[in-house]
Amino acid sequence: MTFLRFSDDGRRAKFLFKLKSRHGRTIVTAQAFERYNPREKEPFWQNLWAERKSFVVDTADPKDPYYVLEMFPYPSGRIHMGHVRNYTMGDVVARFQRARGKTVLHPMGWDAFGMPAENAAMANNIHPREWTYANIAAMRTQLQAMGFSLDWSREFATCDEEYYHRQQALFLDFLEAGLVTRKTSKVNWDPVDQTVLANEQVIDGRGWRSGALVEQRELTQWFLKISDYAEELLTALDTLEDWPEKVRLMQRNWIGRSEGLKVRFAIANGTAADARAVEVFTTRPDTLFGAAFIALSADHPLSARLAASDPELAAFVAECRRLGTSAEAIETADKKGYRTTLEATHPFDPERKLPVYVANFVLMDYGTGAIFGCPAHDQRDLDFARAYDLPVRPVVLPPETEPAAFSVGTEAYTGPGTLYNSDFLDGMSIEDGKDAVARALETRKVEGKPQATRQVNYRLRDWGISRQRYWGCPIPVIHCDQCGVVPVPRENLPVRLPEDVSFDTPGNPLDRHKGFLDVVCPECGESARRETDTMDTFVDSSWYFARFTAPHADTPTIPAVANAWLPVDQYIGGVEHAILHLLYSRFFARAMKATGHLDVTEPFKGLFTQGMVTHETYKDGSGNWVAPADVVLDQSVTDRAARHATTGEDLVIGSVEKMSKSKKNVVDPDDMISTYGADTARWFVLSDSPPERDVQWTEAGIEGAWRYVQRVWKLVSDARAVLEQSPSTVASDDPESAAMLKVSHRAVDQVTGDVGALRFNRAVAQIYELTNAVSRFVPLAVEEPSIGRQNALRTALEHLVQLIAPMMPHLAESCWEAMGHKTLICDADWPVPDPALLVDDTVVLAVQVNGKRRGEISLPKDAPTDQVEAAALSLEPVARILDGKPARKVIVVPNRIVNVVA
RNA sequence: GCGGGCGUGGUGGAACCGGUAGACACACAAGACUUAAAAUCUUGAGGGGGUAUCCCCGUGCGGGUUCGAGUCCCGCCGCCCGCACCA
Repeated sequence: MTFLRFSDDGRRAKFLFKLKSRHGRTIVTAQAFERYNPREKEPFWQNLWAERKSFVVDTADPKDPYYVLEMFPYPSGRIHMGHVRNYTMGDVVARFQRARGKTVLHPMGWDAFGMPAENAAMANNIHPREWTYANIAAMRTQLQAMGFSLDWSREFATCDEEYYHRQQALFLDFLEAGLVTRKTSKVNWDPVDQTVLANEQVIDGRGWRSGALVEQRELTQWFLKISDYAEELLTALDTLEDWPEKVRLMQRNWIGRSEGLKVRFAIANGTAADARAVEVFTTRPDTLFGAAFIALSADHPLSARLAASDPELAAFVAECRRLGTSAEAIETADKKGYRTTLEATHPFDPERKLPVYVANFVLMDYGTGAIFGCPAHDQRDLDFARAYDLPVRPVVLPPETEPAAFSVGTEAYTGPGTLYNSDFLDGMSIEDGKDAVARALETRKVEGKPQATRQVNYRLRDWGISRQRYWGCPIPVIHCDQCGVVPVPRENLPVRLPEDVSFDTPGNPLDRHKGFLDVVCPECGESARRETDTMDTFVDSSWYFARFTAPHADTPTIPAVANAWLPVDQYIGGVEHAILHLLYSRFFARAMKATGHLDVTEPFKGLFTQGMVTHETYKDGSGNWVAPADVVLDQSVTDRAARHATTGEDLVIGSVEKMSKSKKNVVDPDDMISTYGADTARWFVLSDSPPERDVQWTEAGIEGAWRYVQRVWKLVSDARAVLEQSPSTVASDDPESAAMLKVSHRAVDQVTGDVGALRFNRAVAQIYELTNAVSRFVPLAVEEPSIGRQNALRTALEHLVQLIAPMMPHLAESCWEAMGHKTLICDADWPVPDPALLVDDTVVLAVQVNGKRRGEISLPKDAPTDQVEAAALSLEPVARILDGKPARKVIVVPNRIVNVVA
């Protein structure tokens, strides 16, 4: 790309400009056209907005409140294109709602705890706090240069003591309210680094840094009881009408409500007391007669008991554990099982024995950690049965199929049908079969307990918030040998993170920090040990939106203020947060309501999920990620190759992925902003791509945006002479100005609708059309002025500048000022279109013959059908095709289309 | 593997509730202006054929419903996101 940098002394380039009339004459105007210089104007307006506190809001006095929020960033140190896109969209909404008379709350903060700071500490020997706050300072400067209408007086970082202090207070309230629990769960343990690994840090079963084989460990950890709210979180999704349907669907599936049956199978040859029965959960009890095996999770207590005396099984269990803890890794692994010596008895046929396997695809966290396999009607079970040569007995007959003609090959049948091969269930529907099995079994007993219980099961698990890391919010409890787990008394909050820590030894620095660890038990006064787990950073981001309403209160919220502003009217962020962050926040709102901090149940009324900014990835010979800035692309017709810009090394071009720091495929917007200015960058990211769709990053087009900025400025300059003379209100006095006004009002109408619905790319296209119309009109109004034309020009230009104002606020202020306004456009009211100018009196209808377009007719709006028909049939191409024969049918869609069926 | 989404010219995309496919922009080409370049302005363009206002094909692929399908249904293919310790 070419660089159009302004000279550093800030001198403006001056150009003579010329206007060409419609008649081909060239006029050189007396005025010199000054190019718009964002380097000078953008800081000027930003300073003025700051001085006037234009975007500072008094939350105590909410008049027509509107809360716009974009997902706050992790302070990586540099903003990237995803941020620019996200925050520009939010800013357009904020400025638009402000212009429409709302009191807009639009804050910004930092999701500042988390692993990267610790990784930086280890790599560069810098304290996480220092690293984080330096990053925040750098990113704040970058964001401020974008000219967002943010209320910076509300800024906070989640690692601010003031913030995590209140989070600890919330935790204690949740603890008291019974929303917190402790239980064991599995983690990925790196034996060399002596640390717990995140799933993304486990690569092919090895630790990313040490390369050591990852082990699984059971740790006692803190959990928030989100599963208590599973039903409520599910049903309330129906009330979230301003959320994308896909996000609601994803959450619905994630919560995963299923109605089924818990069935106890007697173990025929079980000897020990705990091995005489096994419970499975199934949503398909109707297929019980098709059961071929029982499979236990490797983590099932029974598996552990059997493994104790079976070294081969112990080895298999160990192998399963090496898969790590992520569901993805477990479910994509080859299906494997180990046949134990146990056999289960079929509930309806004591003679039938089902082999009991331990299988790597059964999850302990879901249901009972054991399943019965029905190969004919479940694909995974079928794959397993084929691999281990187990019988496949179909029990559901598809509709209108002869039993003899139906068999299951490599594909399980999961569709509807009638039960057969199933004894007393034969002939029943699937639904009736489920019920019949439940009724038959729930009164029987196996080993003293009912053989079956109907159960509603959720996939949603409790939320484990313990992290064995330094850079997070300390969990405010104390462990005492006498008193057990004791909450830190509120007057002792916050539990501060100690400053003097080092990362040169593996493990969590808090675990070896004497001053942090050693405490006196608040209950008995004996010496005790402080909890060293810190909270998951998802906790930090689950209530920040509430904190913004009273960012400096000494309680987590000021309920009256929070209730006046929440729920957030428009929340904007990436789809990648569709499930976890949004679900946790929904839970938090309920938990905060239960503990008196809020009185709303849903945190986000409107949700908009923007698409991700993606980019190709590049890797060098040793497998290291390489940033696009260091890549030179060689493009030939047939091939694309990449080289390292400095070393010249050949690089491998990888897949297109979401921009992320870990894969280095980020593009820094700084160059773009310093070259073209914030407005150009803002306009550019709003143009073209629909905001909800992913975009593959390219700089192609940025110059077009830049030219547009100059073009608008030039239009205003060209028109200035005319504007100075124009009176405020005079009706149009000729067809051209009437048409101009019509186009202008129509654009206002369309853009208002599009911006309100966050369809920014469509709004931009509308604005371009208005601009094109104004460009054609200016020479006319300048050369052959009339009062009507001058008025039309002023109206159209003011509309244009107001429509671009939320998107390019600096340019808009400059134009507004140039047009003679003494007030700021950011304080101006949004224009309202004149309804009389929005209707057409004639319409153009397309005429089709047999669905193929053959011409068009122009008629008065709402012309009667017979008149439309007559006009269509008399059209030359139509008459020609009909060739004298009568039309079989004529379909008229009023004001749109006529279809003649020949 | 499971769940969700997307696929339209050279490119980004538009097309409302099933009703003129390609608005708007980028890139490109030609022309005007200029000593020249930049900037600006004008014009052109989905593909194929025809010397004009004409015809055929065309929204990832294969079927279907309909007077009419980019849009709805069924089956594929490709890409992207999430999968609970990345944020």
